[in-house]
Amino acid sequence: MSAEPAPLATPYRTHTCGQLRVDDDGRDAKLAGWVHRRRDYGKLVFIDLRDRHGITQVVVDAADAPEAHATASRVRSEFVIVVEGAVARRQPGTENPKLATGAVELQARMVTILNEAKTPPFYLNDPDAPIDESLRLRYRYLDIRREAMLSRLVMRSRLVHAIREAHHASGFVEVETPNLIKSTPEGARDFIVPSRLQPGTVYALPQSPQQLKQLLMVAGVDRYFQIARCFRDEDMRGDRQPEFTQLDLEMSFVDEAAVMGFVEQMVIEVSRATVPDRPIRAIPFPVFEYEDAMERYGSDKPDIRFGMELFDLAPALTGPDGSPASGFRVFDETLAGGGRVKGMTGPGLGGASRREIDELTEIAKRFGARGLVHLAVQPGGELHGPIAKFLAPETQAAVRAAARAGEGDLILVIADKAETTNDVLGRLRVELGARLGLADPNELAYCWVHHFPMYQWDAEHGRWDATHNPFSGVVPEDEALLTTTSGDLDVRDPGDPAGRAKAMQYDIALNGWELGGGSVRIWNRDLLARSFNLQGYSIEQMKERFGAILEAFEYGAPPHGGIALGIDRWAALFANQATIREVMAFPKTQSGSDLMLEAPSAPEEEQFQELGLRFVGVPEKR
RNA sequence: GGACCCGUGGUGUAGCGGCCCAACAUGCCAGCCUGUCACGCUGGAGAUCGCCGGUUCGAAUCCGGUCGGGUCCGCCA
Repeated sequence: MSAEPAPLATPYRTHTCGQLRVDDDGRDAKLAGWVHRRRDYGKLVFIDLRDRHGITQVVVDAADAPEAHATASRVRSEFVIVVEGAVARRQPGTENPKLATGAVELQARMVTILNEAKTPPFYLNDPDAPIDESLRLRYRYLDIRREAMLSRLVMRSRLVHAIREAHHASGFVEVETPNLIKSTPEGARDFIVPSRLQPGTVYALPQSPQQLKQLLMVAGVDRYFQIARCFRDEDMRGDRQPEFTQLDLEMSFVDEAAVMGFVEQMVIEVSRATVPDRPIRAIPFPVFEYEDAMERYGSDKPDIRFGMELFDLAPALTGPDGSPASGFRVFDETLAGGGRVKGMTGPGLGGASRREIDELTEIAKRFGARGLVHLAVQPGGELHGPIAKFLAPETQAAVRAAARAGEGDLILVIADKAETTNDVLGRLRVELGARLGLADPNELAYCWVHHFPMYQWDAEHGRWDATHNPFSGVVPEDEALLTTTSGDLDVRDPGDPAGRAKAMQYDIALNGWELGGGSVRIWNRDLLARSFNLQGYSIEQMKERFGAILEAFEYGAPPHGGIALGIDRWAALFANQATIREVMAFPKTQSGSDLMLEAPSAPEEEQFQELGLRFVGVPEKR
């Protein structure tokens, strides 16, 4: 770790507990901190004194300092004390190589108890002790005293610092945007804040500063960034909290390549500054067309630390006349019906037990597949499995070739609708990759996925839904596709040309997690209006919801684009933690509670009255 | 909205129908100890098994409900 500047001396201390070295032998020092551990020998007491910088051993000898010794005998774990004494090189053979300060000790002349402490509800001094997470959350201020937790917060601080440095170095302006804004119809459910001054109206907390940053582009800020707190009232996951932090940025006069180029360089700088020991797998970052990512990895956030790519089995299962002729009805009917039959090869899994296969099948079904076909490659190349008997020897050979499977491998096959097939195989790939330990946990494998479809058909409402953000731009060559078959944007159907349009939309993935996403925006007002119309918003609705930005676009909007990266996820990945809670100081539980503050809580009656609100009960289940 | 897992002294676990008013480790308290660093040794206190109800002669143990925590699906960029 790089050398940190020593805090200024204060009346309480001359050094930190991580500072003293052999060079300080003979010097007087005063240390303050928490009692990490105490070892009491009667006439001799050792105290490991801890602050966030480290641990220093204090020796209190009854013969040298009787008063200090009396105090030291009273001291207990987590007491806050000040120790004054002389720094001394430890006796030969008693150095502790596990401590940075282990060559020296502080020989106490005076020990002062600043504050006593109750026995903590869990161990603060044993890094390996498992602790119930709800207990940690309830006493988070104690949890953060632990080295593992504290070091993650320090790492996160370095991450944010590096982000700021990289942006300032590239001419970005950090601008704060408000947290009390207007509800917008994009994506997630809003948190609502009732207005006291205008009873009956509400603010919404921002799901992201999306519109505001685009307005900053119209304002001519040119390059904007912000470490922005965002709020979404949706259900929790290990990688989702109701409030979270994004690196939000936007640039003017850019195309896709310009944004991706800056972000890539920034991400590399930030990674090297924050976690210098972790190698970046590939520079430049691999760039996948959305279609290719889905085809090869079954995911729009592929973990490219390992192969095990998906393959198409249609050619192997199709006869010379081009019609499905595998001999296995499910395959043939799926292909004839326009579905996909694809597979994945599990290296060395040919001997997988019935139970393991059942587990994989269970996963496949949970994600919507009707079933999972498995074929083990036998010595000699014959395929073994429940459906192997339907496949002719030459079909088996073709399947084996497509799978690039050898003896002892296991071929897993899904036959279903295209999306289901890719999705399920993609999830199985991740699962198998984890089980087989295929991914190097130290590696940082960034990649880009771009050119997502502009829209997805929303059958329920009869409209085209923006795949990502309603302001994403269309790639220039697809601009003509932003229309319907009839040409009337109010008469939409799933066969419209709009369904084929690709967006200037890019996601950045890290080790199989979506780190962030962004787009070059639609900055031309007419195109924006067309796009909104396809999404089923009338002129009135557009003005109601996007009035400010639509109006702003009439005053000269520059071409612009940007991206938002999830800082919590980034930090969690840097810390190799499975949940973002581990890199947040005070996270909430899955049900949205803060166990320490006991939020949320019932409001005061007076607060309700001022706002003109009354609680009328929990809404009926629909 | 749904599925699944967990809930036993301060902490982490064991026990999973009577042998348990509950075991082990650690922590805590007291005593002894001048070179430890997860110090050691001796002794002690500490839980009625998340909560409510049911089954049973008998429940930590089985069933139902409920509360809290977690994982996942839906949802969410």
